[in-house]
Amino acid sequence: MRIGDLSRETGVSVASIKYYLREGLLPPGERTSPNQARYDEAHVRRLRLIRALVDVGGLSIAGTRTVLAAVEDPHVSLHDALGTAQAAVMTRTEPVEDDAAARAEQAVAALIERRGWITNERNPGWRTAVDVLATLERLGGEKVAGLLDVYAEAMEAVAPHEVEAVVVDEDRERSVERMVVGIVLGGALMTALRGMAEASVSAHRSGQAAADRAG
Amino acid sequence: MRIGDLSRETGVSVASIKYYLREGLLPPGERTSPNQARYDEAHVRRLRLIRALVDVGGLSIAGTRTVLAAVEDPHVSLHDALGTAQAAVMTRTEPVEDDAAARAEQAVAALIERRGWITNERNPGWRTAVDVLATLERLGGEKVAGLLDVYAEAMEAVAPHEVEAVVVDEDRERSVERMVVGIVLGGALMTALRGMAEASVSAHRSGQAAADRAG
DNA sequence: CATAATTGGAGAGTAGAACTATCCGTCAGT
DNA sequence: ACTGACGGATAGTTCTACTCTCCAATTATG
Repeated sequence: MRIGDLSRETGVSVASIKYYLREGLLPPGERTSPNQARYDEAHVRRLRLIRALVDVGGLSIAGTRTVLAAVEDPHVSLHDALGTAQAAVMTRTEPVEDDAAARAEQAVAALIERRGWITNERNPGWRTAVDVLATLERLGGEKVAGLLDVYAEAMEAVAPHEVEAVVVDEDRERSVERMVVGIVLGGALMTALRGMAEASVSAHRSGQAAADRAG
Repeated sequence: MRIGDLSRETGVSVASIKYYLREGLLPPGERTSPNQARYDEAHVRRLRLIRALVDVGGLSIAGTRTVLAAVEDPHVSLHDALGTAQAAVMTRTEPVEDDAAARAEQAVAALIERRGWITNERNPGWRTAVDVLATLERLGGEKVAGLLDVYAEAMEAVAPHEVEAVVVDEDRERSVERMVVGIVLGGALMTALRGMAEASVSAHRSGQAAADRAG
């Protein structure tokens, strides 16, 4: 399989494939001569994975590279790769040090304590949660911050199933790959369903309001 | 309050404020003379809102503009603004027409039917959900697609509280603003908590595995 | 087997996003 | 009166994610 076939198979332009090769997202093909290379099914799968993470998951090329490096590195455990994938889907901001941030930090620590979660401030979610809560306080959106436990409970319900879905019966690389897909696309799916669920509730209420007005 | 004060108050550079004014994210100040303007607290709040949506929520400037236009337009209902905010947080892709897409479409329709949700294919979540499911099938990640109902249930648990949190006792613009913040930052918060919840479950399992090995 | 098309690799070029810098003619504070 | 913003407009910058162009070496084709 040469680069043109790879392109035809996946719908990704030859130029883009070359770009991904250069950027190290796609491993080089097996050289058949000093300036000729052959690609295989693994490259097709990898290319599809890249497109999924970038197009559907919204990851950057740099983020995708980091995640794929974790997929490939046999020294990276499933648990560590989980953190890498999570970090890739979260928006990073340089932290501010103020009262709101301090209170947010407290709130997150209290939540984790209350929930009995085994995690710490090195988890990418920790910093993000603190940032979001601090921002909410600065904006005066305490109402949403009050939903902290509602969100936590919902995520507690989801997490075991997600982790369960990544069975470790195949080889490590496949498992990590599956997990990465689960984290990134699962998040996108959840956001989509959240949108519909909220629209549904909102529609119910609008309908109710209309009924109230009519009645 | 002049532009320099606005900058000092919010920590946003004068150049960026001018940029936001140009891009229509920030309404122009009240002119006090042909080339002098005055800004007020509303501008400070708006600027903080912009930074929150962009930095913490990860919205683009274009997406932020669309959302803010909905906030400002008195003809846009709370329910419609909800859709606008949701659309802004979801990754858009040009849809592919294949078997996987057709099956995904079916799966989403069935889910909505099963759940009794009041929503339709015009909801931004619909297309996103179909895209994600189709992508998952193409990647062979059926396991995650099997979590569809788990995700749906979790979002059903969250949605009423989120909608509830946006009380409509204040003026419309404030309500819409609150809702936008809720959708965008609430989503970021949920992702962060999901990360910690999963890490916790994964740590439990690693611990269990270690215990198994030891015992 | 001559020749046309492809390939791999490197480098430069491009488009869009989000600023940032520079001017310049006012205008406000001292 | 003069120094330092201010507003407005235009141009320039940086970063990202490609895309284009070359070119010598292969590979496919009539």
